[in-house]
Amino acid sequence: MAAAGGRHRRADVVDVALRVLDAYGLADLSMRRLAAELGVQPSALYHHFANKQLLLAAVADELLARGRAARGDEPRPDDWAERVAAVCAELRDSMLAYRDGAELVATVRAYGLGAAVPERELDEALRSAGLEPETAAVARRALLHYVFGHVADEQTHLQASAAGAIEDAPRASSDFELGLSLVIDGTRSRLNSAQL
Amino acid sequence: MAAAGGRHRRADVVDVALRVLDAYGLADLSMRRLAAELGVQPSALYHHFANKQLLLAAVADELLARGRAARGDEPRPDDWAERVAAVCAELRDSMLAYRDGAELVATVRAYGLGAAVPERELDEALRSAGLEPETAAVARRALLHYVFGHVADEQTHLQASAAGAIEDAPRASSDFELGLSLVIDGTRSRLNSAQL
DNA sequence: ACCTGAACACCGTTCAAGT
DNA sequence: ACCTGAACACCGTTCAAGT
Repeated sequence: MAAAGGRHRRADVVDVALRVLDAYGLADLSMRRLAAELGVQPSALYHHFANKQLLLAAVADELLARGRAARGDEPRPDDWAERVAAVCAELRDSMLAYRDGAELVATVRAYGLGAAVPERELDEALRSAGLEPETAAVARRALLHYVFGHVADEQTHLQASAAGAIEDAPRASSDFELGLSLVIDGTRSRLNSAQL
Repeated sequence: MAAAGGRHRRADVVDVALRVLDAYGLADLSMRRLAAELGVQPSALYHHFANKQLLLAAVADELLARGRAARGDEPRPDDWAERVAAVCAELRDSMLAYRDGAELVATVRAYGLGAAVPERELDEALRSAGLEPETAAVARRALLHYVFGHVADEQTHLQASAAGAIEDAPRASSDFELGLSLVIDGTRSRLNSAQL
């Protein structure tokens, strides 16, 4: 699988990086380890990416693209609130599909280097509800902070219980929807008071 | 200030760690740099803390304790929603007082090693509103994800504009309250539907 | 109780050079 | 276009030993 000694293209590097991420976690996704897994010297990676941050941005974008592809061609709901919930659920599923996915995407987004697609989709849904651009931006940020924080917590607990320890209350998947509906309901109340 | 060559107590180490954090950021708060700043060998730190995670937990707890002390003896509001807002505002102010404060506290909380005080205060306020324990827990997590995410973003942008670059829209402090009120309003709606 | 000195097994990145 | 080899300036942690 390591294809020791071959030459690679950007897409190969990203693909192997996602496998290393899923197998060993973000902390062990080092340039040196990734190079070893590719059968190549660490310095070879700098032919494909100027630095590690840009590599991680490409990995995060690929992770999100795969999550989007996994959804298939199901269209987004018409209702803005359902559309917001669907975008957040797809983002969560995408990140849950790879170990430390939430930490990766949140880090990349903090750098401002990628992972911009869910942002745009949320903005569209919130504006379609009739929110002012500034209010939509506030709601969008609150939603994303919630999703990243919640899924990062989920993955931390997944790792902790996978590494043995105590199986402390598996935390149902409905927990995600409950917290999300809090933020959506708060956003809806903002909408009503502006329209009446 | 480095008191080169002296012997130290836990509290000295934590104090200098907070100064290193504020001056150079979390990424540069290494055991080796901290030791150098204390005028001591890196291995000496392991007399005071078993590992870096536990050191960071102590630093985060001290940061929060100082934020609480800065508030003085102003009592919490009686109204639950105002109390929630006050706890979140104090948490934000505490973290904003040190560079990368939000990243530090969020990391420590993810390890489950400290920073538990704001959690308890939020839980108390939400239960006093009449929420079921499970609903209170969902709201508490949503609130904390929002606060950590928002303040981490604020500090990222503070660093970016401090390091020069463009002064892209200073992002008013009221932005924090706006997003927070979204989550609080969502929580309140949950309360009404349960009580009527 | 608090620290030194030396070591182990790592990092990200640069750069001249090779094919 | 893609990679090697060697180096630079770092990491966290352990451990025997010193005072």
